[in-house]
Amino acid sequence: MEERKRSDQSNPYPSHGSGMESAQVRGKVGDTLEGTIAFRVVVALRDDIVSMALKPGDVISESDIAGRYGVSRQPVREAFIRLAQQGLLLIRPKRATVVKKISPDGVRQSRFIRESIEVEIIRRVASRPGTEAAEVLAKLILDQEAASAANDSRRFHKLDELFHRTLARLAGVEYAWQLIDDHKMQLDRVRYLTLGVSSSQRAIAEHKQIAEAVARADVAGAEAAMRAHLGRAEVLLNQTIEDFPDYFE
Amino acid sequence: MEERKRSDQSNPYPSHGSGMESAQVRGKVGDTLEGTIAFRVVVALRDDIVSMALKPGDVISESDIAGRYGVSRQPVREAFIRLAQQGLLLIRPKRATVVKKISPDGVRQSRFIRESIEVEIIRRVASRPGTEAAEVLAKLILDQEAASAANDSRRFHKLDELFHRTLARLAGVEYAWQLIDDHKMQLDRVRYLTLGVSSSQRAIAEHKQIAEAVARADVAGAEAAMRAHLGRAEVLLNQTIEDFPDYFE
DNA sequence: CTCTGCAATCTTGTATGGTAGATGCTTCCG
DNA sequence: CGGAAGCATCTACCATACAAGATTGCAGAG
Repeated sequence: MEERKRSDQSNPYPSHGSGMESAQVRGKVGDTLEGTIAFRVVVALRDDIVSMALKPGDVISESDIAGRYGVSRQPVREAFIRLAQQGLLLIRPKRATVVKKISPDGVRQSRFIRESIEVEIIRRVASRPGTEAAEVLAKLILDQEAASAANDSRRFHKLDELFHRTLARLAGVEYAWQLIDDHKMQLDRVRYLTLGVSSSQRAIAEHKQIAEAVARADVAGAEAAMRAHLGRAEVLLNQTIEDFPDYFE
Repeated sequence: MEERKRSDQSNPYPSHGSGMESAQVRGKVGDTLEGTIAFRVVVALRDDIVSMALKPGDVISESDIAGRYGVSRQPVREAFIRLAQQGLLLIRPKRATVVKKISPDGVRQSRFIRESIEVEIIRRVASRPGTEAAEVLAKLILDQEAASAANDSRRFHKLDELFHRTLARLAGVEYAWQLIDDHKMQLDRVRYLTLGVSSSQRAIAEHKQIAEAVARADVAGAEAAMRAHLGRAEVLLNQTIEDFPDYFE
């Protein structure tokens, strides 16, 4: 069940959605509203949307969801507000609330944002040849190969995400990753439509190129490898738009 | 009264807070919840926070604000949720809600994010010597000089923002600017503490350098000028932390 | 004098009823 | 047969009441 844990507010400072996972101690987590009904509804709905159980264009309503989860309308309403701000729902006052369709241009700009930040991150990491970086990255790639060999695509996806977040941590801007993570939700919906063909082999090869460039402090090489790695998402998007035109604007 | 207009949801796709201003027609704005009480409370509170009328660390409560605005607790509560997701409030369940203190590290990472994106933007713009760009930027700089001469710091601040957002538009990633704008709120609080010493002269000079590099399609030069321009915020932050330690974590 | 525990009173979270706007169908008139 | 007015029925928005955790201060026991 995995239980994606998000703080959803009290986000450690500038970002919005947040996304600290893999439950370390992380300061004190005590001050958040994880135990509330509204929070549970947010998590459930977000998972349903990202996993495409709720499809873009589907109309839902406060009473509808409230009844389905056996709770009152109030926490559902608050969940709607949060998800609307995260760009997953569209609240049309007095009319209805619909699962937002995916905006191709929006996804492209999310990719632009991600590439901008990750390029800057990889530059920082590669320009400081820290001994820790090489080891950690190498180990992660080994894990990815194991997951790929075992055909565990879910685990591979998590490791892929961890690889990128680790780079952010090494650059000292882990919160910046939370931002990328929020925007990645949009792309994750696309990714979910094309599951199985993830071609993890190629991704692993690209990760190796990035890690090797970092190890030899090759800034330009690392940047090029990262751009190539992220650039592949573009063709994925275009293909998906053709296959599922109804889910896009 | 200026009336900062934000969509606050139904944001055109990936971003969160949004921030389309300067009220053009802008597609159709019809489907938003601008007329609601909750929305008015959001706007009022955000202005109070950014303008430091509500200071970091101040404790507020739903009933408190509800009484102050003569409305019920419900819309206030929803406003709190939105502002908490934007990183301006911290809701501590069953305890209280406080105006979030400014996190120095958070501000630095916001700056990192902004620099990453704006550098990528300026590269795009400079690598395409579009004839429109040079004219528009030159005109904006003229306006800035006028505002500076008239000592109208408020207008200058808006023109400064418009300069950067125009670059985003020229690069075809205007939504990316909304993201920067959200994060800029944090830095704007800092800026408000040091009003008047904005040294608009230097900012204008830097804008000129950027615009000129763009005009001659000098990618590297434009990037360097942009980095220098944005880098100045760092010293501003450090100075402010010393002057107002209570407002920071 | 110090510490423990209870109770008043804060806070936010949840439930529910009522209101106004938007939609779509029916019905009535031309 | 075609079109417009009216009404049933959706929706999200708002107000209010209640519930439950957290805090504070005071009182009483040691």
